[in-house]
Amino acid sequence: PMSSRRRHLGSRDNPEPCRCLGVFGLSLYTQERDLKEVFSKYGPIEQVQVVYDAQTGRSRGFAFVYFETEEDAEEAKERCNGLEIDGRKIRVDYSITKRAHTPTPGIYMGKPTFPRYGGGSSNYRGRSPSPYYRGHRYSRSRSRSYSPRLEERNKG
DNA sequence: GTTGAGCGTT
Repeated sequence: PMSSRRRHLGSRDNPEPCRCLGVFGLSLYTQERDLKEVFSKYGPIEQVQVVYDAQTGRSRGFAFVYFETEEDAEEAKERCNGLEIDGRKIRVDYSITKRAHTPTPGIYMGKPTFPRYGGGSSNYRGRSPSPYYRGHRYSRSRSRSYSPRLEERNKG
């Protein structure tokens, strides 16, 4: 007789409350520091982990935010869920996964979530798959997407 | 400066 409402949490439909939040639907240009500025408004954050693609080096469109307290994570989840960053509607929930998997040797065993260059397009044959592979200019200070001063720049 | 469903392997 199970009269309690205890659900077997663990699925992504019913994530159990934890200090780790999963942020999905991110823009490819939203970086950790952007998320930290947003989420840190609701509590101290341990770490922000944006998941990057091991092949292209770009963001996979989701990240994980570690709060120090579970209550802050809950508030941030409610607050930031549906928030728009870089023109993208983000979705925030408790992370169903704990952390990154074991640092297995070899290559990325996950599924590619983004079309790669040189796969079917003959236009990119011989070209670099990503700026990481060449000495392309890759500024770290590209965080000009989420900045309040941008809004002031647009107004005239 | 690419859509986009999506839970992570630095």
